[in-house]
Amino acid sequence: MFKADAKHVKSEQTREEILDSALELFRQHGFDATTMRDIAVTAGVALGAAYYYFASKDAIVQAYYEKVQQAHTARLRQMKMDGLSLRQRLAAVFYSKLDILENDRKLLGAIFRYSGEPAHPLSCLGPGTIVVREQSMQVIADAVTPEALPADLQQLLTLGLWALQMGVLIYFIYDDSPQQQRTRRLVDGALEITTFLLRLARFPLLGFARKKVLALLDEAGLLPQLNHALEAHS
Amino acid sequence: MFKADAKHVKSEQTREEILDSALELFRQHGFDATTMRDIAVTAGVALGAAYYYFASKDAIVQAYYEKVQQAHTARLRQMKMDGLSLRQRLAAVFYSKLDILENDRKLLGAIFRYSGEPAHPLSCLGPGTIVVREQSMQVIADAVTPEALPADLQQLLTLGLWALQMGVLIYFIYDDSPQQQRTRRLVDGALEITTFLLRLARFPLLGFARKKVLALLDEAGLLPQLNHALEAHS
DNA sequence: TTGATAACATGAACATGTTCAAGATTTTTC
DNA sequence: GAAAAATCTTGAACATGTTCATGTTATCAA
Repeated sequence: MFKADAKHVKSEQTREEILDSALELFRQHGFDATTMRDIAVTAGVALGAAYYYFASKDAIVQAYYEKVQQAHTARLRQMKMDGLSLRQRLAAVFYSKLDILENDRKLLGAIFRYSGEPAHPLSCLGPGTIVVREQSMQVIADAVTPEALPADLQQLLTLGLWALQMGVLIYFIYDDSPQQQRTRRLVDGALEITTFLLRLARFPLLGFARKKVLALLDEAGLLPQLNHALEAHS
Repeated sequence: MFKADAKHVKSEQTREEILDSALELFRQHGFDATTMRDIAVTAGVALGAAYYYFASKDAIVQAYYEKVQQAHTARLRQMKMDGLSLRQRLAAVFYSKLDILENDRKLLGAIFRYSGEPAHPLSCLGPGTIVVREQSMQVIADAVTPEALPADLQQLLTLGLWALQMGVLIYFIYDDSPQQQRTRRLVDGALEITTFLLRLARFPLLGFARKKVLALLDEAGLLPQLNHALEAHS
């Protein structure tokens, strides 16, 4: 029992060693300039070992992003959101994600590399990455829930914000302003507009439009099972 | 003069030969399963020649996409749009693009491969692909222009529709319904909602919101020089 | 303890995208 | 028409992601 754990721990340590070495090298010399051999040497293992723990070079970046998502979830959990407005809560969500990713913008490119290849296990929109995607949505849903919106609006808003976050990340990667201030301002503006539109959308008069949008997304299969996720989480 | 042209033509023919061979092989065996050596052999040239005409394997797909965009532009130019509503014109734009790409959905993945790498010459959002991107926007702008919208709305709508088209293409890649009927329905629904929102946006009451959105996009540097493009075209 | 099984580790070998020095061909210059 | 320059062509060599047959070590049943 203990030995099994010890072994498990050692294995996990090796994996971490490889992951850390890889990230260090990626940050130092860039993703492309870092070879799997470099990573293996730095981690003190054989080339094959790297492939025992990670299916591919890209999978290392994916593992990094999963850690990022864990950190994001953790950071928001320990934040006191009481008394904050929806917009403030969402700003916290977006800003903290940017904070975590601040020094690794170049690594993010690998995350989107297979977005146009449904069958690839690392496609950021495919089934292979569903866990981290749902976790990412959950963070947003948690910030939206206190607003006690009608269920349909809540679903719509969460999905829209998740999409917005994806767009913001892309913008973030391309943003060469100092400290990526432009991305921050984009977030501010986008959230202002979002909350403004939300006020509009709550008008009963627009209930018809809401239904239309929701029906469209539903038919397109773009509505995730938010309810399930919410239940599983609470 | 003639000789120069003849030479130019021959060179162009070799390029076409390589491109056609590559596409044939891509369609037959898939992008990954096709090697540059296969392409060279099929085209009847040496491996190096393929690299003389195309900077990389991905660049071949980019060249294909440029041809697609040319075809899209041409197809719409020869369509009679008189008497059609904005929504009908936009439907023509979206549908014809899907028609052209119908049998090459798998190839499209390569187009998005570098979307997260600003420095890569094939980044679909980067400076290296600005020509095809502006051409793509121009097609949309041409469908919007007859509506004689206020300049700000026109800019906003064109940019939004271009983004929508990008999203539709992604959805298209993932759509495994027969003949990608779901994507067509998504286009229908999205255009219905777009025109509905457009009617809303024309309300003077919402001029303030429009200005907000436009200011945000402008500050983010996301507003292309549509005016220039329009002038250059007419 | 021992044999069997699973988990982990190794590095040579492979596949393939890409580069490049060298050569062939065509065009231009005089 | 000959030399020079530009254009095109070649395939060997390279770099590197990935695979895999072969170990090695740990776990566990008997």
